[in-house]
Amino acid sequence: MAQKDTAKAILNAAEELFSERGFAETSLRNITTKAGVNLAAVNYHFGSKKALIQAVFARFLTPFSEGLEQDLRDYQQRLQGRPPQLGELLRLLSSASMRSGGDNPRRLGMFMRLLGLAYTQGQGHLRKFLRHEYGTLFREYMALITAATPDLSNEERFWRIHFMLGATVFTLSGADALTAMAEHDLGTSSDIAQVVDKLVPFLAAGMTAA
Amino acid sequence: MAQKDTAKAILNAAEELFSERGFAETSLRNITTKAGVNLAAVNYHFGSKKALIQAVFARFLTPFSEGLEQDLRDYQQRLQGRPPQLGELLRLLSSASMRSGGDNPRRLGMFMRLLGLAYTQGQGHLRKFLRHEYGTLFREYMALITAATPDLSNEERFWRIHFMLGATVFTLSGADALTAMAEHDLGTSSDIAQVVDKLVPFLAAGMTAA
DNA sequence: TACTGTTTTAAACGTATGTTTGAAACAACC
DNA sequence: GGTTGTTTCAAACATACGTTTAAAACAGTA
Repeated sequence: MAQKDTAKAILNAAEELFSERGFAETSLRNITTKAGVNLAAVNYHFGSKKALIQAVFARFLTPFSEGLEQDLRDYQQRLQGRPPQLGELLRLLSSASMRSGGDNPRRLGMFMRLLGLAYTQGQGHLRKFLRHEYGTLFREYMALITAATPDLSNEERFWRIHFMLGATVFTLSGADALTAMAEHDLGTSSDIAQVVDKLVPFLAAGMTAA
Repeated sequence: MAQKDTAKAILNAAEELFSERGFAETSLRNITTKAGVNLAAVNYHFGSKKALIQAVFARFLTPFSEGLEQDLRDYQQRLQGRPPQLGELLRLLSSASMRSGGDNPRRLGMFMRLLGLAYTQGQGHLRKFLRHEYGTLFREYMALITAATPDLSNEERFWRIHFMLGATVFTLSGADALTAMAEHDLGTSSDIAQVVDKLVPFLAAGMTAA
């Protein structure tokens, strides 16, 4: 019960509840009850609900982006000036994502759901926060994607990138529900890593379509 | 100002506001103010906020599903027992979607945003309502997709269908923001029909990847 | 032990929400 | 023109929310 335990408990509860119900539908009372702390603790430790939402994103995204940055540097070094391969870029992203879930494999799905919410739900403050905090890495990655798909026009590439993004966010954000459905309908059980393994060839094929 | 004008004005306002901000973030006061009607009119005409949400979906989905049902019947007749083609099935879906927007081309994007919200945001009542109301048509369409992709294992098909769904919902739901971004970054302007035209080959290629 | 700064607590604050009410306004029909 | 059923309206209701407050509990130090 050191100082940081309360904040961490709040972040854990908020992450889970936000990803289940969305931001507006999750009250601070829901969060603090689940975390087993006092209601006022959120405003004491984070300042406001908005700041808590941003903190939830930062806790996931900061290790992720640091890991990805390192991977991109290594990859570019390995390339020695050769053009990057689309499939390899996607696998880089995928492995960085899997790693930043920590020990909890459900974490990536939860986070993807949050990411989807950030874009569909209002939360203009969140989009600004994300762009400001992680925009540089995003642009670097996009430059590599561009180098890996020289045959595409800028317009075609722009749209296909968003098709990929959509397939990824949507599928991974519904991953636990979908794996449950797959298990029920098909009798096959799979974890999120296997889903990503199926996703990458799909994206690569779509991206390089005629 | 006949009897149905109030209900219609409420539906129009609700559809737009819900798709902009989400369900929980849109208050009945927002809706009635925008619609220029009295606050109590929502509960008088629809019974509750939940019922209003369902009515918004039904107004779009019912004509859409009736149109698609007809198209599927026609298509199967045209096939004369031959196996369906994936690309044609996707185009059927796309044209039924474009048609049910009525005269307003922004309508499809708005509705896709609502559909995304229905899955990401809580709204368990909505998912049940949708499954109960439109589940049969969904299963029929899936059977055709299966016939069009005989080489895929059930598991592979299951996941790729959701990859397609994700790319579609995500992209079309963000269509106006994305077209604005494309116009700003690339100088190219495009409407939602052109986006769908780019989407279909992407999906077909991903679906039939090795 | 007494003093300091930090953290937790219960209670309250002001505001906004979905819903209900009962009267007023309206339309249609005999 | 009076009557009936439907629709609108302003006002109020109860409830839930995010936030603030001031006191209590705690931890570390001298």
